[in-house]
Amino acid sequence: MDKAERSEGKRLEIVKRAFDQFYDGGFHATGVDTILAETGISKRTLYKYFPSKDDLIEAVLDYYGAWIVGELFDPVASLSATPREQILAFFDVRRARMQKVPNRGCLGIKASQEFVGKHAGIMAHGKQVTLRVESVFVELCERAGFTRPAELGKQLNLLFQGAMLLSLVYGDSSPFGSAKDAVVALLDAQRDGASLEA
Amino acid sequence: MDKAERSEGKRLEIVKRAFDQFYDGGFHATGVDTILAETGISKRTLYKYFPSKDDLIEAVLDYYGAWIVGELFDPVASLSATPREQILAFFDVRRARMQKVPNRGCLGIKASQEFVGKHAGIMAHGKQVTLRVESVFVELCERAGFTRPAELGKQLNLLFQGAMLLSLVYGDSSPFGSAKDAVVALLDAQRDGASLEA
DNA sequence: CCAAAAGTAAACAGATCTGTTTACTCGTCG
DNA sequence: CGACGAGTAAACAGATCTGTTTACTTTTGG
Repeated sequence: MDKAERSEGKRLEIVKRAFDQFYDGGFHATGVDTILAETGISKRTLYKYFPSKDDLIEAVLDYYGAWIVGELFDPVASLSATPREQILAFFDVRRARMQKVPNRGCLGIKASQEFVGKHAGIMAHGKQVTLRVESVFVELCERAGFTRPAELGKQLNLLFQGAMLLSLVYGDSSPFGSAKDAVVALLDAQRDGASLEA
Repeated sequence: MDKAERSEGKRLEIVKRAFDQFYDGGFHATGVDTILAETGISKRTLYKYFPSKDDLIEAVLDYYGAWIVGELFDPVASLSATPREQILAFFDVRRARMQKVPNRGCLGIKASQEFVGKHAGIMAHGKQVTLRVESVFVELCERAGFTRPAELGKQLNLLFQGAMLLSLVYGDSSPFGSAKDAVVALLDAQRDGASLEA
């Protein structure tokens, strides 16, 4: 392990731990002392890699954005089913997951909610997280051969993010059921459009 | 104005001001000093009516929940159009509104995001806000005579809340356009169901 | 083996937060 | 008039927050 790797290892360790704490506790409510507690990492090291807590938050959002795409879509990508079945399976998998581990929503949206009108940099990084996820929905719709994949992908993202939030608010996974029913109707509507054009 | 009225007037004044500040700045990021600044209200009075900041937050959520229903649905209820047109107009009105004033999302969802896993009382009040809005969507679908109004109403709420959040994240009203397109498809699908039953 | 780099631990500064207390003002009602 | 209820203003207590500094330890490369 050379120097650069070691340093980056420490930096990554901080980001991962900060992610856990921010995700569970929120950004404003989680202090840097809480992040470092029981880790053996000193505050000085944190402020060496990140000039301020806001910089750390932006790094955590970048880390989360890169991680969440695989976390969301790998389980259905390896499903070897038709694209339509993969999209429907996506909502089932999400629903099942949130019944096992408590749902805290999307960290990008959480950040945007907490910093809207107050910190443009963090807003930009939060936006990137959501755009990444949206773009994968659109790609999935393209590969599935739907007419107007950009619009359909955005609508799937809308239903997914809405279901995430409402299931958090309700403390119950049923919004994913409503979302899936809506997705079925939307996919059927697009298929009708395709057959009309064919 | 008798004694009780005057007191309740003061209480309401605090709640209204707190709503403005919380809505714009978030719950954790807004201190009670900020709420009282430039109002001439003293901290002692605030803590007379509300034993703690958390109690104030719950009162603000109740106030918001009662207010937001009219704010959202009165503009379309007075439209004297078919229920289908009213539902579509709802999304147009919301889009137009957020182009005028900066969108901060739903306060109930904001509260749930900030206090999930940490304060059950606030979570319950936040949930009530969202349930109120959802129930009006369902009522609207019932009056419109759709088959399965409960499911459709929940889906409309899902699309609305998703569009609110994403338009906040993106800083742009286009998610309301995607949501409206999805709503058109969903309403058409339900109408097909209705005509099949007729 | 030794010097530089990297890290821990802990005190510290200064700001800010919730909530309490003290002292004063003012309008109302008997 | 006089007492009381409601309110303002401001100091205060104690906790917590971000960020800095000082002193010491560990690791690593030549």
